[in-house]
Amino acid sequence: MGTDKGLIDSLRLELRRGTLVLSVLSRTDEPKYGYALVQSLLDMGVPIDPNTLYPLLRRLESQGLLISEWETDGPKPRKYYRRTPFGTEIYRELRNEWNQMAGAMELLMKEES
Amino acid sequence: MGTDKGLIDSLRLELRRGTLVLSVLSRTDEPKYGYALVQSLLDMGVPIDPNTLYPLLRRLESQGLLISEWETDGPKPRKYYRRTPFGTEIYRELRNEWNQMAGAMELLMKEES
DNA sequence: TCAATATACTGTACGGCACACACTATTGTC
DNA sequence: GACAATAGTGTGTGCCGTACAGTATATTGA
Repeated sequence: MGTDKGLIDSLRLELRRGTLVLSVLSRTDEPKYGYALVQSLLDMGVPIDPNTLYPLLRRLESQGLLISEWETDGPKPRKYYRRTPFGTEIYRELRNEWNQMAGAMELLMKEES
Repeated sequence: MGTDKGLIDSLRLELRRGTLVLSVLSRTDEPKYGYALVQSLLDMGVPIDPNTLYPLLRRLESQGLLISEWETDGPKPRKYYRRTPFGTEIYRELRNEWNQMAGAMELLMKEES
């Protein structure tokens, strides 16, 4: 069915919402620059387009969860991002939320009605 | 911090997106009426307001994933929902998507960087 | 008997994020 | 020199969970 693919894509997109915040916060315990995050997340099974990541990084910084710092020593200037203490607090709470949700989903899909 | 709670609520809401579709599809292998779904999902750890569920049921029906049927025998008319074959197909694919995503999130949160 | 709550549902508007598009600039590779 | 990769900024849109407004009847408790 022609609409099959489109519907799955749309639903997959909805599932992704929120998880990217968790993904990024989990990777920024240590400072990392944008493009390295793209690679790092790809390696961990979370593909993300730079066009999606950079706006997300800026939003998380504006929300006080990340802090950034330019490094211009190398051949290319890079913006490094690191979790703030507030970001770590939020990350831990969000991880709890995710674990509860994932547990419930696990249960739901195990026993169909 | 005052914005803490609001931010968590907002992020939790984003995590929920998409998962409610999966939840409902997992519960409608057998016909169920709206309000019973509210109870059923609550029992499984997925609290959902009727104001959220009823619009979702109608949307899933309009997308061809569910089919409904009025039952007016009892003291109260009830609208029963059941997955269509297409809905079952989409449910299985979405479950795969979820499992992949959950696996990646598991990995991400296990080894912090 | 009446008020409040629960049950069961319809209709509709809004906020926010992942995505997508447009763009700049430099480095690295062939 | 052309093209892809690297590294980033700016901005608008679609869609879903939520919330608000509403109807109607059954059940419960005073």
